[in-house]
Amino acid sequence: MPKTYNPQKAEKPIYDWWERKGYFRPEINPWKKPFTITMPPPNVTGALHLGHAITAAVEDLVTRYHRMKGDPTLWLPGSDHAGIATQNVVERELAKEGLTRHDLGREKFIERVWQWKEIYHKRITDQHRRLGVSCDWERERFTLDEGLSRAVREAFVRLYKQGLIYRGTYLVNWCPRCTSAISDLEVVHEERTGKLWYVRYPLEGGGFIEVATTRPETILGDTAVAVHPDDERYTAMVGRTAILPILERRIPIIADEVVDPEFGTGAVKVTPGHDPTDYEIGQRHDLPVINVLNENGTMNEAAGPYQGQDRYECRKNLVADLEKAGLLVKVENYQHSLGHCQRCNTVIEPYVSTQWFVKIKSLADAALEAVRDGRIRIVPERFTKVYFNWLENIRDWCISRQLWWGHRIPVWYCDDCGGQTCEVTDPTKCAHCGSTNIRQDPDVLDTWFSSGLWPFSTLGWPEETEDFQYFYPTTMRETGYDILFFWVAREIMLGLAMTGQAPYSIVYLHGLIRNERGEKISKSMPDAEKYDPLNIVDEYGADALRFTLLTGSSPGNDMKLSLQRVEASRNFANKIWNAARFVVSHMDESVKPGISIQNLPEQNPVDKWIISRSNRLVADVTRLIEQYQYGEAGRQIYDFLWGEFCDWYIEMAKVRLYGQDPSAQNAARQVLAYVLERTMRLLHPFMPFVTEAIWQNLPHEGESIMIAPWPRAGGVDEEAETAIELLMDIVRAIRNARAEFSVQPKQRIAASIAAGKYYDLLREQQDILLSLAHLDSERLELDTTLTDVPAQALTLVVGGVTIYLPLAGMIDVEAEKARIANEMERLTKLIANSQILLTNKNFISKAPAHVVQKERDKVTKYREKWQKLRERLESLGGL
RNA sequence: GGGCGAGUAGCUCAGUUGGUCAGAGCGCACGGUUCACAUCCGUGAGGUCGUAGGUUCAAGUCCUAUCUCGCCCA
Repeated sequence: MPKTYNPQKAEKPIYDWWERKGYFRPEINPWKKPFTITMPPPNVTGALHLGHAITAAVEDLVTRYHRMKGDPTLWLPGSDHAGIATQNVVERELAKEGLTRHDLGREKFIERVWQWKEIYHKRITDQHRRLGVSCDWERERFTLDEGLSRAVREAFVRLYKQGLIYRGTYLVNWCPRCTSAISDLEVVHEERTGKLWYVRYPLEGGGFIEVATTRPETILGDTAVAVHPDDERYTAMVGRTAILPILERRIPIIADEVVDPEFGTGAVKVTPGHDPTDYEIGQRHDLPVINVLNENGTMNEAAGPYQGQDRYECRKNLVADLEKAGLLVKVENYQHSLGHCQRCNTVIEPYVSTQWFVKIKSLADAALEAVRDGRIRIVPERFTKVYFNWLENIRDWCISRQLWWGHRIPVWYCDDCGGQTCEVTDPTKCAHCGSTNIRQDPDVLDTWFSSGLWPFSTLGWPEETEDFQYFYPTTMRETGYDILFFWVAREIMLGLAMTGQAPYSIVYLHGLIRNERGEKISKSMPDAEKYDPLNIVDEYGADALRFTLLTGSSPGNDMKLSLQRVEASRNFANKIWNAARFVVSHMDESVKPGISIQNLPEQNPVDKWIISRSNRLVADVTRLIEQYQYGEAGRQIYDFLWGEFCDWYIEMAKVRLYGQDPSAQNAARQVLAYVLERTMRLLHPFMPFVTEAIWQNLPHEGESIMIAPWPRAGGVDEEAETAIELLMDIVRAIRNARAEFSVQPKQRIAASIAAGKYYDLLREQQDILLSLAHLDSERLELDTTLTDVPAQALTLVVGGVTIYLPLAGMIDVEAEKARIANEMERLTKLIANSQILLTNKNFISKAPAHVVQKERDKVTKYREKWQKLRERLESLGGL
C-alpha cells in the first residue's frame, strides 16, 4: 500500500471491475421486497454539474446501503431529451453555420439533434461513472426510446379518451424566440424597473379618459377601457365610447370588479388578446379578442401602420406618435414583474393560440390525496405544504410545444370531416368518416409529460413486464426541491392516473449547491470550471467530493460548496488509508475474517471499549440513514474513525503490538482488523472507492465490499466505555499540563498517581499511560493512595484520580497554590449552580428521574474533586 | 400580497421527539521529522446560539413579535 492514497489511480479500475462483475444489477427474488429508485434523467443538453453530483451521491448512498442490507436493489439510470433546451442548443450550433432549423427541414434537423444527443449522452454517462454511481446501466433508458415513446403514446391516448386532454384556443405563455407555447411553470418572473405610460383616449362626444400601461404597443389590441364599478370618478363615463388612438377603433368603457382603482389613473385599457386578466374581463363582457402579434414577436396586420415592426420597435414608435398627437400625458418609472422564458430568457408574451391541455383538477386531487393519506411521504416534511399549495391552485397544463424535438402529438386531423383521431398505433384513416385524408398534428409534447411517466415507463409500462411487476411502485424519488412541481408532482399525478398506484412512497428532496458566494452555479459564470464536478474529482477524488456533498448540509437546505471542505474530505480519505496501512502492516496469518470477536482469549478493556463504541456507531448510523439523515450519519463515521479509532485506539494498541506478549499482540491485531473492516462497510456508501481499496487489503469475506453485508450492531459495554474515557481524560490532562508548562515533547516526565478505586485499571493500562502521556516508567508512582507527595508538583484531579507531576524547577509553589485555589473556586460555583437546581422542588418533582440523578452525580463529582484539591492545598500550606 | 428557509466561534456549517448541545472542519496561536499518516500529531484562544417578549423546573431547540438575507408562489 503506497504511503498516500491516490484516487486518480485507484478509482477507475475499481469502477470498471464492479461494472464488469455485474454488481450493479439486482437479482429478482420474489420472496424479497425490492428497493427501487429511478435516477432523475439528466438533460442531454450538456455536461453534468454539481446538482447532478449531489443527486448521484445521495442516490448512490441509499442504493449501496440497501444493496448491502440484502434488498434486491435497482437504481435505474437514464437521460432526458429535454425538448426546448436541447433544440435550443442545437439551433445555436446551427446559427454558427449561418443556418436555421428551417433551412435543414424537420427530418434533417432531428438527425442533427440525435447526433448531439449521442455525444452528450456519452459524456454524461462517463461523468456518472467517474462519480462512482452503482446504477444498473443495462437498464438505462432515454425518454425518446421506443419503449418510453410507446408509454407516452399510451398515456396520451388514455387521457384523451377520458376527456382529460383537450385542444383549445386560449391565451397562453408564448416565447417569441422559441416560437412555442410554454407552460405556466416555465415562465420565470423577474422584478424589473420598467415604465408606466399615461395615455389619453379621446371620448366620443368630447373629453378624454386617461389610462396607464406598461406595454403601450398592446394599445393596438385594446377592445375596451375598464374602471371599477364603485369608482365615482368614472361613474359618468361607464357606457360611453372611447376612440382608440392611432387606429381610431371605437371601444366601450366598461365597469369590472377586478380593476384596481389605486393603479395608475384607476382606468385601465383592456387587451384580451395579450393579457391574462384582460382576457378574463373580455370573457365576462363578451369583448372581441384582437391579436396584434406574429409568432416571432413582430407586429401583425392588426397593428396597422406598425405591421412588420418588432414589438419593442413598435413600442418606441407608437409612444412617439402618441406624443406627437398630444395624447401622452406622462411617463413614470415602474417596478413590475416580467415573465421570461426559462430556457432562453426572452420576455414572454401572453398570446392567443390553439394548444393541447391536460385538464388537471382530478389528477391534482388524487395527487393531493396520496400525500395527505400518507401513501407518499415528503422529506423534509415542510415541502409538503409547498406541494399542497401548488396543487390546490393549479391550472390546466399546456402540453403542446411548437418544436420538432420530442414526442409528436398522436392526433390526426381529418381534412374532410374535421374530426380528430387519437390512437396508440398510427391511424391510416379518419376514425369518424374513414377518409384517408388525414394529417398528424405537427407539434410535440412538453418534455415533462414524458418525464412524468419515468418511474414506470422505464420499467416497461404499459407492458406488464417482469421488471414492472417486480420493481413498481418504486421506493423513492430523490431530487432537488427546485423541481418539486415540474417533475415530482407530475410524476405523482400521472403515476396515479396511469397505474393506479403512487409511483413511490418517499420523496426525498435535497438542497441546491451554490458557490462560496452563495450564487447558483451556472455555466455562464466566469469561474464555472472550478465547480465542474469532473475537475473536482480529478483533483480530489470522487470520494472526497461525494463525502463533502453528503456531509456538508442538512436535508433540503442549500449548500455553499467550498473547495477547502473537499480538501478536508480528501484528507480524511488519506487518513483512513494510512490507518489501514498501519493495520495491514500488523496483520499475520492468525487474523482471519469472520472471527467471533467476543470470543477473543484476551479480554482487554481497551478492546471492549472500541468494540462498544463501534457497536454504538453501527446502530446510530443505521438509524440515521433510515431517518434520511445522511449527513449526520457520515459525520459520525468521520468522528469515530478519526477521533476515536485513529487518535486513540490505534495509539493504545501500539503498546501491545510493540510489546512482548503474543496473546496480547494477537488480540490487538484481531480487534484492529475487525473494527476497521466493519467501519469500512459503514462508510462504503459515502466513499465507495477508498473503502473498497482498503477492504481488499484487509482480511475480509467475499469478493467486494459493495456486496458485503451491512454491519449489525452488537452490545454496548458501559463499564469499558467509562473506564477508557477516564484513561483518556487522564492522558489529556497530563498532555495539557505538559503543553502549559512547555515541557519538551520528547522529555519523559515523572508522575505520582493516587488512583483510588481505579488502581486496577490504571495498573493494567500503565503502559498506555506511559506511552500516550509520555511518562517516565522509572519515575512512575502508582498506588491507591499516596503518603508522600513532593511539594514541587503540579496537581491534576481527573475523575476520582489525583495526579502529581513534579515538574522539577518549573513549579512555583505559590503560583500552584493560586492555581488550585482558582480551580476550587470554579468548582464551588458549579456546585452552587447545581444546588440551586436540586433544591428546587419543581425540578425534583417534574424533571425525569435520570436527569435529576445526573445532576446529583455531577455534584458528587465536583465535591470529590474539590475535596482532593483542598487536601493538596493544605499539604502545600495554603490553608 | 401569501408561503418557506437561513441568521450559532474569523469563515463554512452541524446540532429531529426541550434536560452534558454550546460542537466540527477550515483559519488563527504555540509546540512537534518516535518506524500509519506533515493530505500529519499534541495543546490552546474564540460564541450572552439575530433582537425583544413568552411558555416551562429546564429553550439555539417550543410560541409571539421584530430586523436582515435568500428562495418559492401570486
